[in-house]
Amino acid sequence: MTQLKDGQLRIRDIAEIANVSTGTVDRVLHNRPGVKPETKAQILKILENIDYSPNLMAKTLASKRDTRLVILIPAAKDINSYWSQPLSGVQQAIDELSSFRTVVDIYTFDDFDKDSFTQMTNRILKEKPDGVIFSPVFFDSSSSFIHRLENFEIPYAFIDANLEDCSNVAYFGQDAFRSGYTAGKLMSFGLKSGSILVLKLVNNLPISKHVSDRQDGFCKYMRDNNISDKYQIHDVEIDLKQKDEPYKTLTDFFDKNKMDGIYVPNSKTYRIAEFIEKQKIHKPLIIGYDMLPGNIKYMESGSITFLIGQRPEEQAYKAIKTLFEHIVLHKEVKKLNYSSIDIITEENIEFYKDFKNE
Amino acid sequence: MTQLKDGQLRIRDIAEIANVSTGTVDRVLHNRPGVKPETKAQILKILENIDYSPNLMAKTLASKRDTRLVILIPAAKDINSYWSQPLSGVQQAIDELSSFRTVVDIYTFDDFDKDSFTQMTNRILKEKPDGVIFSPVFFDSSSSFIHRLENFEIPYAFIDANLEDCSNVAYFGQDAFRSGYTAGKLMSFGLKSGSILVLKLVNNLPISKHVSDRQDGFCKYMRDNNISDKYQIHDVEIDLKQKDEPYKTLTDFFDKNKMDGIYVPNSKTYRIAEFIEKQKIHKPLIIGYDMLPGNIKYMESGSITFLIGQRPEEQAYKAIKTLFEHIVLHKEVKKLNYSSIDIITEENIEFYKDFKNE
DNA sequence: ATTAATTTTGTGTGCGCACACATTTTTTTT
DNA sequence: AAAAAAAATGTGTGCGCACACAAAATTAAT
Repeated sequence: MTQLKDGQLRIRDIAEIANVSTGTVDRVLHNRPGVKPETKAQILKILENIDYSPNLMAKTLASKRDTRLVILIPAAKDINSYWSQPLSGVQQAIDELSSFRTVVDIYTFDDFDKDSFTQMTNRILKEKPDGVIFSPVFFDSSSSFIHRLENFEIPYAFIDANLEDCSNVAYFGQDAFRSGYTAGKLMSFGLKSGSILVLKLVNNLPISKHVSDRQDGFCKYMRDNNISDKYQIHDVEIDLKQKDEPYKTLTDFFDKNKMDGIYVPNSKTYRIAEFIEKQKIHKPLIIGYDMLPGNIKYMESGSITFLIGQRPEEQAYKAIKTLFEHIVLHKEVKKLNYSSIDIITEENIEFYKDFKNE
Repeated sequence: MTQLKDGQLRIRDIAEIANVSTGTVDRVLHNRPGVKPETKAQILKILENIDYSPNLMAKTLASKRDTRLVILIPAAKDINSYWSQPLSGVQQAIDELSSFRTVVDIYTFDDFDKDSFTQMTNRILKEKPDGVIFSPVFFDSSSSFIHRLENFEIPYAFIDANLEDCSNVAYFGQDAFRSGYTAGKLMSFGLKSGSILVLKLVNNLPISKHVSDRQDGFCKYMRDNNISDKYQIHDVEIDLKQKDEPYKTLTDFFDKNKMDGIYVPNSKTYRIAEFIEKQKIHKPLIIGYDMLPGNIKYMESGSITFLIGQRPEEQAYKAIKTLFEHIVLHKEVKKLNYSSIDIITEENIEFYKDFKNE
């Protein structure tokens, strides 16, 4: 009838201290109306001093309402799509949170189609979820979405891409510039001089900020270390949606040039590796991004030397878990969460594959 | 009064199906005595078909008994001790599991003193915990410990080092051989030929299996890639406990030899980096292990080029969580859990520091 | 056959909280 | 001043489970 043995106070204990009933304490805790201001103030004061935290088990068990989270990400079009990667992390979060009366709905959009994004944001807002995680790839639509979320007081977190000066609960993703910087290090470490191709293979123009930040980081490394003059850097951009690409441009380019290194600042790296393997040309050092099946294949066959990884599953998993902790547990959460910049080679790659099965 | 909306069956539902009371189902579920064999068989059959999983919240809330886990690891003697690293992961696990009426006690021993290990295992067995995590560094004492744990039917998990053919619930740690193999790749990638020193700086002899496995992996890479003839590999072993070491041996060695690369197959890497920075000699490429403060310092000052990381916090965290899941949630868990072989450089190191604060 | 001992089964309470509902107190209206 | 309305506070129930205890059914002993 008194306190718990471990010193953890219950609502009943607070009520006793304040000389009120548990119902009144409950009202204050949940900011429900119908409490005399003085009483409320008194209870709040007690609450401050004792640092009450509700019993998560009892809370979940007694609660009738589900917490509904939404994650909005680009659709994974095929196995070699970057966005197929976070899904296992989402699933893991779903499994873990199901015990806590929390459901996670996955909404997808076409990342080449701004309208599909906007449409989905409208559908999500109609659902009035308790929290939203999304990748703000389209600046304008995202801004509008954010404003409406804030009007409804729906907390949100970013994944993959970040927007500055927002009231997002958290961001999970990589520092694109630094990942490029690291790639620069790796390139120069293995290749003391020569010609380098920065190859942007993209599905939609213009080049996304991610990709250009990576390139900037890559070049900055060379400048910071005063080795820019050791390399001839070529810059090629290919829209994979165009007919006969990337073969047309690549054939053309490699007819005229011999490359010692190639840096592909996105996950389409396997496309150039495939091309190089087919040619009877000097094999350049290739550095790219992400552990897609295609990239893994060409890493294992030796064409790709380094892949920069960023644990997309972990990003999604942590984003969901963190938003949950913020909303349900009222925990303080860290806003800026940079993923590690994993350097993956043929030799250590198998130890990065496991994350997906956890 | 009927089923739950989400199709999840409760004890009461099972009782209804079996035409018995909840008490009887409870006895079967917990394998408590006092149930007529036929009744038990019938309920077990139903249980098989419906795949019952108890409501974790209600279970925890109603349970009176705490689950007690123990983790036994070497004491962290100073800030540059490897074993100070997992502690934050242990703490995180403690925090998370406290909601589930699960406590984790940390027991430490002196990893140069087998007796201190044995003593602790005795103390732990007296406590009769529900599960134990430990690092089986001393083979004989560990074997005996395992036998006694199995007699008491106490499940256990390994961390850092693994023992084959054991009934451990799980193992969390790195593949030492492959980490050395990866180090070999990095060394040869940046250093196409020259003289390499494999430097074992240890506090106690003989050299641990970990360290020799790493060295084996390192050399194997050179052989596998037919580049052994490009390098003159020197092998030096220094006991740091001896007077004037490592300076004496190192001074002696570097008076006679000039090294292009140094591979230190353990976390004492900062000791050689410190030595090298003080000398006015040619700066070799240094590859070592673990993100200890000392190593970070010399990485940031440019003396150490690569550190192989293994996320010790994550290892400890996951080991505890997994043992909990096995014991309390009766989940199937993966037995062999290799950590990633993280390649850390000056450029990406900051993104590996965060794990400790999570 | 009756009672006692034993096995087997059933029932009730509480874990801490959310939330619906009941009661009391205060304020407003007539 | 009494009645009605509103505000403030209190009480009770159930979430699903563990576990102590009560009751019934069976078996053993007299």
